[in-house]
Amino acid sequence: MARTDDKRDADVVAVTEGPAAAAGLTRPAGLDRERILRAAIAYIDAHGLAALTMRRLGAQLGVEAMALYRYVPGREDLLDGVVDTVVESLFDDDGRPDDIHLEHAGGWQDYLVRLAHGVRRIALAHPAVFPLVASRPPAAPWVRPPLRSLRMVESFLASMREGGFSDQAAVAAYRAYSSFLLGHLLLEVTQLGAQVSLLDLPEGDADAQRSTDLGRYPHLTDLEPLLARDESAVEFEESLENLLDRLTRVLHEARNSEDGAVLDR
Amino acid sequence: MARTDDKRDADVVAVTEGPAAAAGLTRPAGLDRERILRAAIAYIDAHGLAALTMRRLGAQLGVEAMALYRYVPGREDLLDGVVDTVVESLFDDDGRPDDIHLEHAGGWQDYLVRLAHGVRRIALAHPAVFPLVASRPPAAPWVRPPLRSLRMVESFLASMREGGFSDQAAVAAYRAYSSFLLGHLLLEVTQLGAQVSLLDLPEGDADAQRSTDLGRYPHLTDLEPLLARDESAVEFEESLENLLDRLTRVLHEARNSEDGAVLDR
DNA sequence: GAGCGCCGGTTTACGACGTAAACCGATCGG
DNA sequence: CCGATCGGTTTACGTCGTAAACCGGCGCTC
Repeated sequence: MARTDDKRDADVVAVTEGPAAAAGLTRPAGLDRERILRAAIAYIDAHGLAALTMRRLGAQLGVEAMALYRYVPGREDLLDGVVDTVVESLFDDDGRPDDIHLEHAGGWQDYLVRLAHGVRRIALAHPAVFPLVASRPPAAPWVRPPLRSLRMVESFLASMREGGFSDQAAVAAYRAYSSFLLGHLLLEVTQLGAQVSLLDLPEGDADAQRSTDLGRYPHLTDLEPLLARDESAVEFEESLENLLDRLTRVLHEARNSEDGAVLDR
Repeated sequence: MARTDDKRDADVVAVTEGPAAAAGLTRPAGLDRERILRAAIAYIDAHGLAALTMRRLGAQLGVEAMALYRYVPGREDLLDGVVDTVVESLFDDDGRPDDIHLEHAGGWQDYLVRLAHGVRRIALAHPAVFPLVASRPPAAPWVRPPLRSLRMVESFLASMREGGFSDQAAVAAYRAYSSFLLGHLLLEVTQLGAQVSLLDLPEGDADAQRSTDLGRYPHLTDLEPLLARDESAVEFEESLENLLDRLTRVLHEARNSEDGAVLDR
């Protein structure tokens, strides 16, 4: 790893030295899970996820690495926290014009558009974190495609059902929608400066969270059997077909009217 | 050539003597970039990318870790090699029914379908490797969305142009197609057992490969200015709109005829 | 043959990493 | 006053990627 750590981390400075409560930039002390998570997000945004180490994060907060373990079980769980924080910001930080938590105010189409823009916003705000959003939620790993925020899935399903979709159709819609949304953003974020890679499944232990509070998500538990089915093959074929139709249409349009405006820009 | 070494076999084995020697599974010796890459792929498929370490890979081949550095500059470059190998297998390993390298035999639609299936095949065959396929190619990092195999991009562009697409339309088609394809597969692969994460950008050094042999890709170099433009925002809106149309259509169809077959299954 | 250089592999070493465990100075309830 | 508890530090272990030194044997050239 000698080559990758050539970061320009000169600014981190070890204010840790001695009783240097010289009111430096790094906070004096007073750790806090909240503060740690925020610092982690900031650090990832700034230097990429691979650059985030317990030691460096500690330094960033003017503290020794091991101090973090008082508030966070380990690196993996810290990342969990980071993802949750970022994704939940969709619902929390209000004041945004295109905010979500109006829920299904203007019909499901409107909701879907707002949701898409909201998710895209956080994706672009935290590109380096976003890939983790498309990972299996510990509490309901059977959701396909995987989406970290169950709150979001629940909200989605509620909207669709209320909009008149049957159970089947609602789930199919979830598949198509999330597949498009996450897929697109995953890619957009990738080209924005970070390489995606992947860790192997932690698995084996995660029994604690398994059947916890998903009672708060009635629609989700309700539709579990449908959501758990693996329809990616069909979905794939359908989307592909749809895309080809779209392309063909564009080609012909461009051929007839020579201005060629619709898709090409 | 079949002979590994003309010396007494016992001696050769004894050289690598150690705990693993008696196992017999580990190859005796005779390193080779080819062999290393294959072993790496196999290992990643079996244990996930995070589990692949130089030491372990060495052990797998019955050799000390440092021996690998004779054939591979480092871990990062090894991964590069892995990706390339996997993705190039699309063109090489013939005999497949839906193989690509017939190129544009049956028109561009047919080509696109075959390509999609081919890529999906390798994605499912090496889920743990696939995310790296959607990373920036060292030689042409400006391609958007990023796709590792320039050969594939080139082939794609050729097909579209030959199919009557204008330059603009061809690039737009590339965007829509790769965005759909990679996005979808990225997600499908994710739910297949591995967490996606991301490494930070190596950048800074990769000057060597920069302007190498992309003379072999005329279409690609030709369309560089178009390919380099960041149209993700428009693309995003268009796809979203298209998706909503699709959903609305499905909803209405299901409402009229009560069988509800098209999208829900 | 005798020497020698290269080639392919091993050994050793260093500075990161995550984290278990022991440690210590405050602060505080009895 | 006195232990206990809290917040943070120190020390330590095993693993990582890899630079550098090392070394046995094959094929050259004299």
